[in-house]
Amino acid sequence: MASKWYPKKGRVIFHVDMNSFYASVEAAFDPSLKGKPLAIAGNPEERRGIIVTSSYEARKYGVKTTMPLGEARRLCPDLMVMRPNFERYRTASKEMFKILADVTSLVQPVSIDEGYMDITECSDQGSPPEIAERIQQRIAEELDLPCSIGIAPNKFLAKMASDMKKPMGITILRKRDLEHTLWKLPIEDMHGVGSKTAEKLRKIGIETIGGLASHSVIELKGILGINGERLQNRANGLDDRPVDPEAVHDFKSIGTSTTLPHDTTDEDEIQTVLRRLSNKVVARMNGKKVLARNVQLMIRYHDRKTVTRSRQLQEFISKPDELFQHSIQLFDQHWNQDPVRLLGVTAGDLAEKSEVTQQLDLFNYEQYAGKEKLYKTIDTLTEKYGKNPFRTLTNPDETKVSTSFQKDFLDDYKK
DNA sequence: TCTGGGGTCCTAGGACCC
DNA sequence: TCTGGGGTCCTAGGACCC
Repeated sequence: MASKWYPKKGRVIFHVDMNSFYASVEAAFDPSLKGKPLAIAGNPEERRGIIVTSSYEARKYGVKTTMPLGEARRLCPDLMVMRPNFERYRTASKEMFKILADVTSLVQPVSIDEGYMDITECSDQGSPPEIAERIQQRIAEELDLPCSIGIAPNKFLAKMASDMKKPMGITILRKRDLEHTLWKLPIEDMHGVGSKTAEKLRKIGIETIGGLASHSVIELKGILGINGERLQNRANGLDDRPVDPEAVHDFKSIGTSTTLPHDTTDEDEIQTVLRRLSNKVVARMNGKKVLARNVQLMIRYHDRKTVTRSRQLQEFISKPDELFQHSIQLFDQHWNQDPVRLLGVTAGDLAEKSEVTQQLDLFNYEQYAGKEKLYKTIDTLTEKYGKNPFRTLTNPDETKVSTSFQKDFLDDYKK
């Protein structure tokens, strides 16, 4: 039966963006900071002295994120500087998302201080601007924090809209507004266009988002690959990505890195740092109840040249020493003896602890089912999961399989 | 004044299999 | 007798975002 055409009901998407979040949280915590030029920055003694966030008062002086602290102080001699207090920011973030969750369960956090909401089905709570205003007021009254909200038919436009009025703005961006708002903006203002892409676009004569919107898609794909087409669609106000509240749960890697107080070639020192980083990563893996099957080591040298080296493992790992051993091996294999500025350890290819680890070997399965039936069952499960969940099983050299799939296997086998 | 730390996604080449 | 094409996995690096 031919599918009938129905007019597709437009979505209503919010992008809620906290204004200079860390600095605002500090000012909410200590109101005497209000109205003062404030910056959150790392410790310059440890070579971490860059601006993480600054208040609007500080921005007036030209203080910007990632600027070295020394430069910020020159621009703004009265600048007040605080170390980041992440626990505090996480707490404030949770409270903020609770307020959003009171409106709808369709909330997708994208970072500690911003998130998308799909309020298409919330018309019983008022018009979109009314809902936005209530959210903004609640966050201001209950948490003493400012935010901007973008209202649009999709994520991209909502994101661009929330950027248009700060602080404490509410901006509606409709398709019919694009020509007079979005398209006038310089190309580097577009979300997803960084300095490299902007440079490439300017080289082919594209200066504004409107220029991107009407450019030859063939040429865009030629210089930017698939991203060229995607950026052009966004520039034309097209973006069908759903607001996915679950997305926050399927993270793909957990890592930590640190700039050393001084460049070093001291292997004992390096070993100590890798041990500490491994411990930290595993602690966070435990917090999220995941195991890892990939380890990546990052080395940044004195000249800031950065290399990453990774290895895929045969088995999932879950212990600090396992992660440390792989890290130190990667280091020994790939270190070029130059002084090291930064080290990083990342655990990847994560899987939930509950779904992994119990050992059961291939021959066991063969005894259950016989070879023919075994492989047939694998095919069935491959279809079911979209990929072969028994990947390791089909290689006779590797005998570890996940417990959840064991259960599926046995269930299927009984049929 | 020299440039942090947490991530995601994409690309591209080589190995390997069918 | 040298030689196709598709697919997946692995690795390294780049770009981008907050």
